[in-house]
Amino acid sequence: MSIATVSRIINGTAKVSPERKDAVEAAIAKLNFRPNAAARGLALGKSNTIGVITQAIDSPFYGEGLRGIEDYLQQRGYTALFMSGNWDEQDEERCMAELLSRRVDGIIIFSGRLQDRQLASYAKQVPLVVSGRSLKAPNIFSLQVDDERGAWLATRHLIELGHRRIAFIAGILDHPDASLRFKGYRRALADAGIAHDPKLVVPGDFHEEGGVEATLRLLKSGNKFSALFCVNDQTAYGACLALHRSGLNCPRDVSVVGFDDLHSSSYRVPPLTSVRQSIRVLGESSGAAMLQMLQGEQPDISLPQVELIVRESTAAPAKE
Amino acid sequence: MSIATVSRIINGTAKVSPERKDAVEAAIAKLNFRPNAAARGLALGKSNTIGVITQAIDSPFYGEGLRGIEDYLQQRGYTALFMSGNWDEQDEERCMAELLSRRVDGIIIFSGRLQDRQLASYAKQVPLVVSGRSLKAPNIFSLQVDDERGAWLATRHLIELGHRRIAFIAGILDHPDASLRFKGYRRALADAGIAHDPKLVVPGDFHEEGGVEATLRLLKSGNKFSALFCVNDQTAYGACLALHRSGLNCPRDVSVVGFDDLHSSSYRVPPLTSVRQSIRVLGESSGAAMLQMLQGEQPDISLPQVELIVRESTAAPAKE
DNA sequence: CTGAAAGCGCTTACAG
DNA sequence: CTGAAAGCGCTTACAG
Repeated sequence: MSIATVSRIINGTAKVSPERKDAVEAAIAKLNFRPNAAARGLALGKSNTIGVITQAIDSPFYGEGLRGIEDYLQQRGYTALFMSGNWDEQDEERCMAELLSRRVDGIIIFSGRLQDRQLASYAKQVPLVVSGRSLKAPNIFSLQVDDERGAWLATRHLIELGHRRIAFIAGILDHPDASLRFKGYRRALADAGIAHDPKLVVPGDFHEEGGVEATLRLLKSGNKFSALFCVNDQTAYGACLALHRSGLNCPRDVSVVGFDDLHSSSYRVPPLTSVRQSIRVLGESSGAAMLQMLQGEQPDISLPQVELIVRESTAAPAKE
Repeated sequence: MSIATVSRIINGTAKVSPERKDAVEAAIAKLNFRPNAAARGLALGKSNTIGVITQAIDSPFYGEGLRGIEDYLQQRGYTALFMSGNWDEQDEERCMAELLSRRVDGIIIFSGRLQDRQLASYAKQVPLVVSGRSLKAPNIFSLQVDDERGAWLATRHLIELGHRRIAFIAGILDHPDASLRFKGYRRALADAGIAHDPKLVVPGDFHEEGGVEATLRLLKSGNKFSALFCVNDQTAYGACLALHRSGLNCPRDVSVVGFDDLHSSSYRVPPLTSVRQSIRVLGESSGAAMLQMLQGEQPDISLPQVELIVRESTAAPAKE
């Protein structure tokens, strides 16, 4: 019996007599044989692997997205190869190089620092799905969460509660998510006829530590505020801690709202009001879009709307 | 010029005349050529890839460990291939099969449900590093955090603060980490001459939700307690929320200590007292042990001691 | 239904 | 220093 026949049996790629089939299957089980995926990939010209560049494999934010990608792809015969870009252009290029050399069938990129120009160039070699930016280019599909609307919802919620002095802790300056959220914040203020006070906007770093420092700075500045909209949940965690350290209570003294609705946000004390953008769905959608591209189709995926999840970190301002 | 020469130039595997070298490098740059890793792996019989089975790619606990592995391996020319086992034996077997078919050079397994017997059998095909259990078998190296000592430290801390009625929220029953931590808890009580009250021990699920429910059950049972030792930080988060919902304050009414010292624990309100076992180091150590095994050496890696990080969720019991 | 052969893209003795 | 050849483990026309 030839190896060609064995190949055909394993892949069910041709009719084979039952006896042979049984014999081969018995041998496979006995010898614990597993086809070599690399050899298979070589012969077929495809690896059944999708590279995924996330900024940190242990990011609480992107984590659920990775899970979404993994589940989606795995059920369809693909496996995901995850790499951390570390918010660093060089590192991301290293990841791309590695992924390309492994001949992944496509690459999904969560955010990151690669220039649009560079992405467009990589897209000549492999289909790309990018999230966190809107980029139109051949062989690239981009999926963008509606950051501006989310920020608008969050800020409007605070306004409806009666807040007028609403501070904003931003992310890193040149980060697209951060600027869109900032925009939504200002638009909500404008819509309510509230003047935007630049003194109430301070930079953060998307992490807890930045939230702590920004809040302390805000408190020390003497500029009054009764509510705090944070660019993301991690920043909000830091803000809450800073308030606590300063003897202030959330939400009695200051209301806080975050963005992302991390899983752990509903278990904070108090549970955090936040804007939910299902990052798991983002992951699944990225996977779906990629498989569509691999099929030669134009992806027709869109993300669910962001929504505000009101919990206990926001309340009407104290009467003064 | 032959492809053999190109191969030698790329790998620096033989002396080549400078002109040729320059010419080839120019061509590589021009054509954006990248050697096909699959073909290379086929020819060499090694993939330079280490499979990693974690239970959930988005686990806040194991996340830092994945990062540790990734960094360690990447700096040494290896890449990590992550897969989620989902705390499910079938899924883990699926991961193993996939990894073996990709001919990874070794596999690192964080915890999981695979039987020791099965691991020993897989180890005949590929070197294994396992964490979260102590297993002695050929071609397997296991790395075990000192759960019992950590639990002992946590419980003793509570005792030293003056607590006598200390409840324990356990994890899933048959989970080894959980039983070792339970053991450490009882030993600390015994060492202090405090009788162990089984009514103060309730099961959880290693997640926030389990912590909420367990705490509520404990509260409703009417069995008094002034402190709560939780099998892990996520459980402690849930416990804190349940206390809050019940109108109780941590640490004034009930002290809470966790285990793992997740990054976000230091940003809780109040910051959580917890047992630190650097999971990042666990990751790096796993990578190091694996590379040693690949070199044919017997790994000589050991983990740093666990330590108690005292923060603000623990205090002396209220005078009654 | 099945086998021999060529090819996927690389590496490495083996000869020059 | 360099090329031709064989081989890594698979798949798939091409012939039977």
